[in-house]
Order: sequence, then C-alpha cells, then structure tokens
Amino acid sequence: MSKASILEVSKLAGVSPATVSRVTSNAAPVRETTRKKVLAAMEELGYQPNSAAQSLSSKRSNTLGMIVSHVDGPFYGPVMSGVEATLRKLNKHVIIASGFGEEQAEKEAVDFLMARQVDGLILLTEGLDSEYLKDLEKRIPIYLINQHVDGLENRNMYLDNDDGAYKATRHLIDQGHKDIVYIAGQIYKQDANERVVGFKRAMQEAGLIVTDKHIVHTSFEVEGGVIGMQQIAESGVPYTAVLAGNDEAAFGVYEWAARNGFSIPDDFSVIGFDDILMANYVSPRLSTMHFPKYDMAKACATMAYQEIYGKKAPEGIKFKTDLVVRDSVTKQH
Amino acid sequence: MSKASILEVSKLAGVSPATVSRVTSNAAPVRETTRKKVLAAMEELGYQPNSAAQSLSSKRSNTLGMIVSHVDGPFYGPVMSGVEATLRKLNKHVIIASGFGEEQAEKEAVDFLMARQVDGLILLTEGLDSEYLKDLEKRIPIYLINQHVDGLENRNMYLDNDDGAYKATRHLIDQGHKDIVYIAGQIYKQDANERVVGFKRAMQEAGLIVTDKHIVHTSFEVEGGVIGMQQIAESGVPYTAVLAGNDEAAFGVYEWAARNGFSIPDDFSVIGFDDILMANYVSPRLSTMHFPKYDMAKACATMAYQEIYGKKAPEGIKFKTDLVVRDSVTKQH
DNA sequence: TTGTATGCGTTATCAT
DNA sequence: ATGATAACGCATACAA
Repeated sequence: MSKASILEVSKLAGVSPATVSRVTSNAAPVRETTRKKVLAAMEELGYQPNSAAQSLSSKRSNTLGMIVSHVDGPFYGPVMSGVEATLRKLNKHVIIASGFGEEQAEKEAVDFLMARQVDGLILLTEGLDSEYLKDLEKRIPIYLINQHVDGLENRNMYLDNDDGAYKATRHLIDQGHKDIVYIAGQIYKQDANERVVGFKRAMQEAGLIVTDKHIVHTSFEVEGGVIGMQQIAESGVPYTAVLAGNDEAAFGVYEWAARNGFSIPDDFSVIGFDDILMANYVSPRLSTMHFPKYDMAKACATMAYQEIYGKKAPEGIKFKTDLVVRDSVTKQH
Repeated sequence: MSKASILEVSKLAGVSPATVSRVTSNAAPVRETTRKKVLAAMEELGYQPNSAAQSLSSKRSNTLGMIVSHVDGPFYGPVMSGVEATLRKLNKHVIIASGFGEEQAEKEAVDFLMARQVDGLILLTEGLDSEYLKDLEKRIPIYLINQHVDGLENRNMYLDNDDGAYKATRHLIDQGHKDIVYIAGQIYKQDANERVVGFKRAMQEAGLIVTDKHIVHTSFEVEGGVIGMQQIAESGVPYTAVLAGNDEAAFGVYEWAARNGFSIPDDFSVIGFDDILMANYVSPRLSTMHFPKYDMAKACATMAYQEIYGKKAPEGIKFKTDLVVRDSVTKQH
C-alpha cells in the first residue's frame, strides 16, 4: 500500500527520482508524455509520498498548528471545523492544541507546536498578549482570529464588535425599549470592551441614559449571565431589555429569569451575541447577532495557505455580524 | 532556537550523536554522568529534536489520527479535548479530521490520515461499518470510542448503554411514573438500540406496558426530539414522563413543550442521556445520565499510547453512566 | 556503556 | 526537460 517509494516509481516509469518528485510537487516543468508515465506508475504502485521525508528535505511540515482556548466550547467548534475542512481540501494538516484560556498553557502549546515544526500558527487564544505575539510573529507566520494586535493588522481576522453591539442595541431601541442594561464580558477582554463601545454609542445616539449601573462586567459564560442579572437586580436599575455579551451569558439570563419567576420576553427582552447552535433551541429561541464563524475560519485558513505556500502577502479581514431575529425580544410600549 | 542539531549537541557534550539520541529517547542505558553532560548541552543550545527526521528514521510519526463525526458537536468536544490533553502530556500529537457522519467523508479522512503516516487511529465515527473496520485494523492500530465491533472488543471504549437506559427508566419509575415514552435515536444506531433494550427491560421488570407507540425512532438531534414528541402526541399514547435518547433530543422535547404550551416538569417529566454541558443550563435543568466522556477519552488515549509506544496489549473498557438528578423530573402520584 | 556507519525517502543543486 | 548526487537530522545495527 503505502510501501512504494519514489525510487520504485521512478524505475517503473523509467525516469529518475527527481522527475517523479517534479510531477508530485508540480514545481518544475515536465514533458506531458513523461508526466503521464510517472502518473501511471504512481497509480500502479499506489504511491503515497512519505511526508516525513518530504518535511525533512523541504524543511516544511505541510502542517499548521492551531491553538484554541477550549476545544469543547460551542463557539470554537465551528471555527476549528472550518479551518480543518478548508485546509484538508488543500492537502495540508492541522494539529490542534488547547490552551485552556491560560497564558501558561497557551505558551506551552505554542512551544509544543513549534517543536513539531508547523509551518504556521492559527491562534484563537485568550492568554497571549500583544508583545508576545509580535515576538512570535518574527519566528513563524501567525494568524489571529478574534484578536487585534497593533502592528499585526494584516494577519488578523476580526469581527466588528462595536458595530455588532451597536446593531443589537439599535434593534432593542427600534422595538421601543428605553431602559436597556448590558451584561458585558470580562473587563480585560478586547472584544467585550468593543461591544461596550457599540452599546454606548447606540444608546447615546438615541438620547438614552447609560450609567455605571447599566453595564455590569462579569464573564462570557452562563454563570456570568446569572451573576450579571443578580447584580442588576440588586442595583435597582429599571430595565425592559438586556443585552448579553454573548449567547452563553444570555442563557445565564434565562436561567436567572427562570429561578426568579420571570418570563422572557414577557417580563423583559433578551438579545445575545455569537449565534451559537443552541441559541436556536432554547425557549424562547434567542435573538442574537450572527457571528460568521465558519466564514472567518475559512478565510483565515485560506489566508494562511496563500501566504505560507503561495508567497502571497496576508491581509486582515474585518467581518460584520448580522441580526438574527427570533423570539426573545418583544415590542415595548 | 530550534536550529541546533543532534550533531552540535554531541560535539558540545563531547559524546557521539548516538549517545545524545539515547538520552532523548530514553531507549538505551546511559551513564548518569554523561547523561548530565548531554542534558546540559541540550539546554545550552536549546535543542529540539527534528520530528521529521525522527519519523523518517524511526518509521514512526509520533502522531495519532483522530476522526470525529462533528468537531463542533457538544458531545465530541470534551472527547477531543480529553484525547488531546492526555496525548500532549505524553508528547504525542493528534491530528483531528472531521468525518461529518458520512461514510464517504470518513473513509477519506482515514486515507488522509494514513497518508500522513499516523501511528494509530482513534475513531469516533458513525459511518464506518464493521467489515471496513476489521480490515482497517489489519493495517494500523485503531481504537474505537462508542462503537462495538465483534472481534475488536479489545480496542473498544464502550459505554454500557443498556444499563444507562435501564437506570434512567428506573429513576422515572421510582418517582411514580407508569406511562413512559421513549424517543430513541436513529434505528440503525447501535447505541440507540442498546438503550432501547435497557428501557424495555426496566419497564417489563416493573410490569409496565411498552407498545410500539411508546417508542419512536427519530434522531439524536434537537429536531429529533421535536418530531418525536409530535409523533407521540399524534399517536395518543398517554404519558407522564419521556425518556430522551440523548440530551439534544431532550432539548427538542423542551422546545416542543414550549411551543405547545406544556410546562416541564409540571405537565410531564423529561430525562436525557449524555450530560452535555448545556444540560445544566436549560430551564428546567435537565436530569440526565452522565456519560464519562472525558474519562473515556483519557482511557482511550492511554490505551493507544501503551499499545503503540509501549507494546502493551490493548484491552477494551466498558464505562457506566451515573444518574444526575436535576429539575426536569418530578414525582408522579 | 559508548562510538561508527548506514539508511530512512524526499527535495534541491548542479550539471547536462 | 531531465539525471546524478548531495544534503536533511535522526535512529539503529553492529562493533568495540
């Protein structure tokens, strides 16, 4: 099966190993007739290039490393899936390592993958700071998903969080809501803060009030939503709608509502952010901002491929969210 | 950084390359004093073995392939995570490919990974039949998660589905339910059918009635739960509790209930299977059978490691579920 | 316990 | 356009 070597193929085809290599790699011109001979020989022997030998000789692993905070998160899954599927079509491999959202572990993952001589690194991390990344970029091509680093704009696949939160807030306002609270994510998170900006902008534009009490910083987890609602309730701010930092936090809002006898959207409206799979299956179905995860993953993988294997300069892309109207927001009179 | 070769290390340490190799691979005895010299030299040069060269020379890639149906599913994430984390600690790599639950794609994934010369294959698939797997096993060590194949029992990490469904049903019965319906998964799925057996056993043991109307075969997806409930409602069977084939289907039951004005668990009880993350966050929190995904993944990775790199004979393991009581089941009087 | 020598399968350089 | 040949960096017989 996978036993035939390039030498045997070359013998069968009556050419040199170098020529066989030329047809497999498509790197140098080969006369059409000899190409056919080689192809036939490859077919007959079921030849599969030995990738270890290829790597050793070419100094390329044909493998990309990918680090994600949590491989089991509802947000990361689709991104991994998109990257893997795209690269597989291009005959490149992906080694995925989890970073668990911790700086130490994520740096270890980087080392681990570098030791494996990956040709590039796709990073969907939370614990790696700008300085570290800028340094890293000098050693290996990196591609950032969902993280903006000054000076690395060209290797960045980014979501317009500001715009997304703005549109979400607008939707609430358009439905007649005036008292809107925002459960933001961790205060140190870039995307969380950008969403806060969009929220404020929409509110101010509409002449609505935003005080410190209207924004609580908890986390992008279910528990964050629960705690956020608790804080809001305790603070006594009036509200008819809540904007959750992401869908998971929105589920936390649902849970808090259930625990405290509130009904969504009758007692108050909720809108999320990300559009994870489950958003479509909770009751009421969650209105949210669609995050084009799969498109982003695909674009990222393509960009990495083109730069690394095609010498094309990378170029950052900014994606936009789309509003997905479902059943968790109702009109306010 | 990663530029130093084994030759340079050997020179700095004043030994032969072979000796350096011996300390890195731990394969042959090395005098303690020389080992220290070598270690020091490695440290000083920041030596990292070139894995391509290692693979080429040793005929081993130190990489395992893993195929999962859906990398973005709530069930698969934790398993992937467990496998990856375990193997990383052991300094082995994992290349993950998705099979999308389709035979064709899953076979392609196998070929893809074989071409990459992985040392073994961890399979969490749905589209590969017994014959194919038995053939495959002759070519490469394989490890099956959640799939039983006659003759490959020793390479199988399996869940006692029968027992799990039995315990779930017992729980319902213990709470006083007598009219219990079961929304089973796809009729061609092994685990789905084993769960049916456990369900029937518990019912019969308790002298309760199970007709064809009590069991509907739909799918292990949210939509499967919705459709299942529809069929049950249309068939007119009386019921006070429903056993869902898995948690996702249980969420479908929730959705159907919400759409049709039923309240869980007041109008009827629901119990799931798998204990995926979200089960803890829906309202009401879903009672379910805990599937030890992480443990299973860890055990599988360990077994693969031991057989492939440690020459230890593999041995299948059967895992048991645990009942997790939350809020979706109530007493029936 | 350690060193020497060879091979692993491919790509790349240099001729032709 | 094609062939000969030298790396690539390590593991492993075999020898000592």
